[in-house]
Amino acid sequence: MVNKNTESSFSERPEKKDFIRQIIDKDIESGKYDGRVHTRFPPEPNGYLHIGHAKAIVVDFGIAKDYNGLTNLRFDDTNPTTEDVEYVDSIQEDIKWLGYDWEDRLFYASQYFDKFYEYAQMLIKKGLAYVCSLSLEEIKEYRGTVKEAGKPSPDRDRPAQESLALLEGMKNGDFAEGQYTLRAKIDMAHPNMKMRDPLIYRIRHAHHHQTGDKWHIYPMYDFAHCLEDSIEGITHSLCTLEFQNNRALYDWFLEALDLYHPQQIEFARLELSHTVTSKRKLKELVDKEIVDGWDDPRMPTLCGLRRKGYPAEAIRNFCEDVGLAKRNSTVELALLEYHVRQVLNKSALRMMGVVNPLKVVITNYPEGKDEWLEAVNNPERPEDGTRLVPFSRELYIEQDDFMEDAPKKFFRLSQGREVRLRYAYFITCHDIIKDENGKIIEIHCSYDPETKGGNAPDGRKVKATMHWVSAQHAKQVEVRVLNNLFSEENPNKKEEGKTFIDYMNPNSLEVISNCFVEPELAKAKAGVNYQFERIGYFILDSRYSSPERPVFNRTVTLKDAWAKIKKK
RNA sequence: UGGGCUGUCGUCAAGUGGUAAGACACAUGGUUUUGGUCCAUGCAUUCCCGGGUUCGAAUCCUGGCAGCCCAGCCA
Repeated sequence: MVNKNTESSFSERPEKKDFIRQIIDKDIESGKYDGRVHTRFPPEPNGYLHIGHAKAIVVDFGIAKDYNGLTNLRFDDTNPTTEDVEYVDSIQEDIKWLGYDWEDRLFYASQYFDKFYEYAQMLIKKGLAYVCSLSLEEIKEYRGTVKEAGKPSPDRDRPAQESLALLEGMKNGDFAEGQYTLRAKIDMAHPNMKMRDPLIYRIRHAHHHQTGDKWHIYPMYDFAHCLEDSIEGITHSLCTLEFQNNRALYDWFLEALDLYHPQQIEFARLELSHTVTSKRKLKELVDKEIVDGWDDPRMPTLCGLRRKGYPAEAIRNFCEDVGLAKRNSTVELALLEYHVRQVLNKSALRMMGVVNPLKVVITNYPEGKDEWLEAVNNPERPEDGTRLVPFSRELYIEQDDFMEDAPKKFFRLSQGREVRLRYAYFITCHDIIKDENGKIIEIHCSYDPETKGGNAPDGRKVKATMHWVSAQHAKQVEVRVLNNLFSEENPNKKEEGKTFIDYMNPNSLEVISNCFVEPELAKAKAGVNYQFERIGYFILDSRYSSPERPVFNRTVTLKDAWAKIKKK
């Protein structure tokens, strides 16, 4: 749990422990694994990490850290046809960014291929594995169904010597892909489908990103994974729920080979509302150029969220807050956004920027004059100090901050009404200038010189304080307003004739090019979050922004009470 | 003719036989030079449903129901 109040973290209220930590507590008490805790994060390098992986990373690294244990990063690279070094690089970058360190424990499943081969030979010698000549279709047919027992392969009783020789041939590339497989001899009538003589090796004449062309056979997940864990001395092998059926196999291989036996524990994967995390769907968005890459700021990938301006700390806090259980669940995006705002509220510098400008002329302010007024950089952190913002006769305010026929609950600027321009003056609107179509193009106001800095000496109050920028001093920038990629809460839901693409939000990206920001923001630094006061948090886009032409991504809005009132 | 897992507030989630934590969301008030933050208050007489055991059940037993996963030479 994340403590809202940092003071209270000193109190010794007992932390609620999730079921995995409860298991580990018992293991430590009983002396299992000599009190060690050693986990691993084992991604297959076949795609970019996303918010769902973030939970696994926080669980794997976080739990080990809680027990002064260790965590390995291990690439589970047993299928060369889907993998690429592009991914092994991006995965490392994303884990580091998230704030975790595997130190010198970076491993590859492929570095154990020789050992795996020896273990396979041992299995054959023990009569627990055989080379099978059934085709893909036949294997499927022989496996039976969920309700009917399978039948044994005709090769099931192939003599060990023969299997050994055939396996050697497979390894040497003597056979075509699909011609033979190595299978574990378990039980073709087993109620758990995973146990019906599962494959151990398949032939793949493929180039591997780590081992090159050395191998013509590659091990299957179920055979490899338990061995990887065992070799590395993992104590608790944490994975997601869909591997529950695989645990029997995990245990079977380790028992059959009489090896050190880590404990596999499954937990529910993280699903987020209004987004998709399936690799296939994410890839489709990239391939169809619906987004501009894996790091498009609307994507739930870690690189996308980073580009959008989500702080790593917020993602970590979110994952911890979501909790750990065995129940399939979908967390609302609102919780993630809450944590983003929570972190950014404390850290982001406040600035003034007008996204949808409306020109204001202060008719009683001298032409050609300007004043530099002091503004607070972050009220949550006084040590961030103050800066100067220029004020002059012509300004921009937000279009939403002016309304001609304002309802009662609208507190902002309207004809005859007085408001405060933050850190500047009280102004009152007198005239509205419209074009021939009746569109408001400019408003005329007067200011009260006595209210400099924003305080009225006579103590009179205003109902609104608004942000603004001086027209002649402002920097024109582009703002990319990022909204949910999907308008549907659950884009994975299945409806007649619809795919997840049909649930996309047509307005997930709005590019606004004529925005104006205060001079200080013209110096905005890459990778730094800023709050545009009263609007939201923004960050320079790492792809499209340049010093001449800054481009800001909207990370998240501020909560907006007026928007709610307006809806009613 | 199956096996594994799971059902507690809109969404997550504690609870492990002693009388339903917490967070987000939502609502209402207070503070405020951000309709932000912050603060306060409210928000499950009831835990998928039925039966049973017990002084006492979300927790134990029993019978249902619902959802997710498994029939890749993917992980």
